[in-house]
Amino acid sequence: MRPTVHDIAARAGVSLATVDRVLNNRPGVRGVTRDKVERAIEALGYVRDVAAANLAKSRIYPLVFILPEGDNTFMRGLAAEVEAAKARSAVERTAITVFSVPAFDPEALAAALHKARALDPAGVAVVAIDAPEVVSAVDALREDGVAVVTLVSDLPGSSRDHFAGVDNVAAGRTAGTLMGRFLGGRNGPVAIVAGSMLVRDHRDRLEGFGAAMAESAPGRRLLPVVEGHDDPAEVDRLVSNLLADQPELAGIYSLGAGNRGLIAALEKAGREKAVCAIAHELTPHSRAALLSGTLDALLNQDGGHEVRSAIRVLKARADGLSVIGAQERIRIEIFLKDNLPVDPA
Amino acid sequence: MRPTVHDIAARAGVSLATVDRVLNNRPGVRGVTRDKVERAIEALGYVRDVAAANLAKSRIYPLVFILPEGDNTFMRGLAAEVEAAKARSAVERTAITVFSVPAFDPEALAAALHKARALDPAGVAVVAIDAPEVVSAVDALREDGVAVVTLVSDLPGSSRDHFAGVDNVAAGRTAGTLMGRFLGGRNGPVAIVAGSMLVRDHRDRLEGFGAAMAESAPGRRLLPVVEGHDDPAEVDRLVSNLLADQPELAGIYSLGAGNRGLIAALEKAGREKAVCAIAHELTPHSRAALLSGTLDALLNQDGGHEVRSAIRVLKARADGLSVIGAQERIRIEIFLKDNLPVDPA
DNA sequence: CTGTTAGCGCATTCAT
DNA sequence: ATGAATGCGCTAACAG
Repeated sequence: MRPTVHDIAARAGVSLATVDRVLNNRPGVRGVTRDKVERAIEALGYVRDVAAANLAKSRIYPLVFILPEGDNTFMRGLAAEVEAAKARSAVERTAITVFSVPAFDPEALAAALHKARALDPAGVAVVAIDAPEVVSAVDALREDGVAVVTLVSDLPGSSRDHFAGVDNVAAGRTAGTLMGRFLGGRNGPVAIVAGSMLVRDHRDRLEGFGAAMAESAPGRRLLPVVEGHDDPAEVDRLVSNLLADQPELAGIYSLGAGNRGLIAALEKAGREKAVCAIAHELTPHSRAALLSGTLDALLNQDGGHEVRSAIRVLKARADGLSVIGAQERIRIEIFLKDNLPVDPA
Repeated sequence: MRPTVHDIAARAGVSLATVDRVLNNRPGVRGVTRDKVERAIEALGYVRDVAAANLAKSRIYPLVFILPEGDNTFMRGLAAEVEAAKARSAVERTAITVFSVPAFDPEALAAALHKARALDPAGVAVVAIDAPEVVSAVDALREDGVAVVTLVSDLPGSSRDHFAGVDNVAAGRTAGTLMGRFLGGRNGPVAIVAGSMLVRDHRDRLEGFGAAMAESAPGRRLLPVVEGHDDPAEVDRLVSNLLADQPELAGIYSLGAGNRGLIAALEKAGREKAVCAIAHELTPHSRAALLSGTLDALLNQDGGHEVRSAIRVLKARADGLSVIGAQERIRIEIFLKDNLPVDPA
């Protein structure tokens, strides 16, 4: 049987309350007494039963999620995952509030972070935008003792506790290597479509892609990056122009969202086989395009995993605990038509 | 505040004990009483607090893991993950026993399953071998009310509750598509090295690989499968012979373990760049070979995830509960040198 | 058949 | 500075 607070109390010759004070290092215990208790804890190899502790505390974790608006399918999926987590609130002892903010708008995001702060939550998860006002809003939360996790897009300059997302430089590099090897005999340049250079994850992917292409397909010409703001219609327009201007186009890397526009443009032009296309995020559209062959490969981050991980980390940090590292590492997934997960994502 | 058993008792006008009987559908409650209670549960939208229930029960879950012996790195990693889970036993309320059995030995495995049965555990996780005596040993456990999860290699003919592993036909197919696209201008045949056709996962991978190669590289010659029994030395020997016999060899797919042998043979022959090599399972050796370019791609299943998933499912089944489906689906991971996880696997 | 009571391991008043 | 008592939500003896 594993030791309990009673065992410690008995061994140290003190009461439960004193043991509790030491365990949660609360004030009001003499040094000698504290020592006695700590020795008992050590000797018995005590580990606190978190479930029982939470039960006694009737602990609930008020959490705030801040997500971008817009009809970007990945972000909508992420929002759905947060709703799913909300549905599990009772059993997970969480109370989740969601704030939606305009995409790519640093001021709005900073304002939302301050609004979150007013709620005095245990933790905040936020899809970050790399801007000074956002950094200071995050730092303000941290100074209030609120745990902060960045989601999908990181904020390296800030004091956030954790980033629940993928290494986007590595993701871009992966796309670059795949592109280089898949191009095969095709000649012609490769195009890059981004969402916005304002978010860290897109900048990182671009950097990685360029580096890997230089290695796996040296001398291959890369066209200047175009920004589609993760908007399907805008991406459609941009890619259609690209296809018209570049009859020799060999490949296209879409490192942001707006896959529907990319796919539509390729298929309208009848160039879906001729152009090697690599994109990000598994959605019903991108899945179908992968199966039909319009897309050649898809990189993905599991939004559900990211949300669940963010919650685990937030709860743990709120309690001052550590977490299983390996379980919180978000993988860069590569999907071909053959290894798609069974469920629609 | 969410409703508790007290609320139900009050609303239904019965005692706590009766509520408990209904909740855990234990006998000894009149139909009308049961109805009253059930209506109250429904009306209040009650959901049981599992943590509190486990606390009250002082529930622990005696679990048995049955793993193959041998110095197969993947299996050793799996064993390490089980040890890690054992270290978390206190907080996860599990009591894990591990049985090691000779690899590829159906009788030994069946015997171990019967030995496990004698321990009357709540659940058993087993790396299965596809043989009749194993099927009936598993079925016997299930009839005793013991939850059974197959790990890594499935046992489709049995009554196991769940398979914690990947779709190996799809894994083989993924390897086939990758091989077809990576071969590029190379001519010559492609070789296949298996562990043993006795285990289901190897048979499945072979099937998938053949199918995908026929699509992505039609007409490409496949050499007859050789079996290396997941033994590095034997694989080294087999592959060295293969390389000597086939000076034009374009690719090699290793669908079992024994990567060290594969890598050594390729490098000894100086053919590591000329031959496109795809293998399974991320280990320190395969990771290094991927980074050096000896291996071109690696398929992986996350052993840690599989073990943790098996435990979650076993506990849930032991309690007659369901699980979050998406969280228990094991992905077929594709690794290139660029998207390797940071930690050594 | 149904109800009472006493914990599970811990946190938290309120006394002393 | 320390201790006794009570309760978190649930289960399990034991009574009726």
